Amino acid sequence: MRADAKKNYDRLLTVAQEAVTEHGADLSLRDVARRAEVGLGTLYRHFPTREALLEALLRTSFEALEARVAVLTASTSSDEALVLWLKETIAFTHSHRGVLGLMMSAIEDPESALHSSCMTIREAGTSLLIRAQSEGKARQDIDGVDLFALIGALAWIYEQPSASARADHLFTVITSALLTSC
Amino acid sequence: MRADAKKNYDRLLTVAQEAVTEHGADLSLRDVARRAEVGLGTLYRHFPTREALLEALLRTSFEALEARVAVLTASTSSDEALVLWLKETIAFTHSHRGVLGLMMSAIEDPESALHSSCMTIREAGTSLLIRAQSEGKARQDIDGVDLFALIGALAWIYEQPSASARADHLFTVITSALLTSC
DNA sequence: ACCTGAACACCGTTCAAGT
DNA sequence: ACCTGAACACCGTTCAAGT
Repeated sequence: MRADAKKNYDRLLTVAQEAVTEHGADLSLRDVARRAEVGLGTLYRHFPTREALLEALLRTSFEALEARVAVLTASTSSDEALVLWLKETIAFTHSHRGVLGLMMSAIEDPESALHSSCMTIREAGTSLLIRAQSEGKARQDIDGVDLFALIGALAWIYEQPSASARADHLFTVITSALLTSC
Repeated sequence: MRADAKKNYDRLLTVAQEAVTEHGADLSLRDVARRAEVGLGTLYRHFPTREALLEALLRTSFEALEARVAVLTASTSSDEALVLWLKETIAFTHSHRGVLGLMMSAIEDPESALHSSCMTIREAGTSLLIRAQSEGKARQDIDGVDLFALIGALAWIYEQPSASARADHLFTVITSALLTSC
């Protein structure tokens, strides 16, 4: 990448980060270009779709969540690892409003720039789930697809201001439903 | 209301119904006016906000769900009544994509045209929940606010095409977490 | 190679002017 | 009383023209 292109690219990501924090996944792309003092076409050249921009922005977070799987697996009991990882994953989505709706569609669409990141996250969750199931700590009738949808549902709850006081409680209710407590 | 105004009002509602079916809660108001062959100002005169339009559109559904409480209470066991009502409520939201996000904000905003409808629905759920709790059929650490948020979360899941195959299953997982089965 | 911004096709919302 | 549509301030996306 040419030096000036690289500068624009970095600038766009920096500004986009701020914009996502403020407005979530439906940030205005026009506004990003404006705030980065870059032509609109430049933004589209570097990030042909909204998903591509978000992917560049979130990749490191996704990788971090994936890396947590190995750490948690090595250090923590299977049920606790699953719950901790869910908590961390949802905490991440909480600071990126609306991203989970996009991820939920992206996972069905191999063309989406977010597709592989979504698969990564879903598989990360799946491996923690299977481990817990193999020890009889999680219910058997749940799979990775279910888990991914439940993450989305919980993230949705955390996004609602009117539910924020109860969100942690609902997290407990739902995750404990995944674990075999009886 | 003058006869011509009434005609426009009805026309707008009819067209809006179609548009909501197609596009959910973020239907284009401009498009509604266009398809109703009515000036944009006329739409805004009758429905000053998007919420006002949806309220007019959904009022009868809300009332029907409220009325179901009495029927279910009289005819069905407390736990079954709760689950049935949840299923019906979520089935309703399923055909009105995104409405629950609006309802979730409206319940915090007394100025919203949807506010009282949301309260009605939340209270309907609450009364079924309390009945089940009083018979020891539902867990005690859940309240109407939790229930409303869970309805939203489940509705969200049903809205995601990638989860549709598992949505009924997840409904069972979550609702059974509300019931005291142990 | 890369950047720019006008152009196009959309929005929501308001309000002066009309009947 | 009620209706209309232009006007304003926004979008996303594309692409001809420039360096």
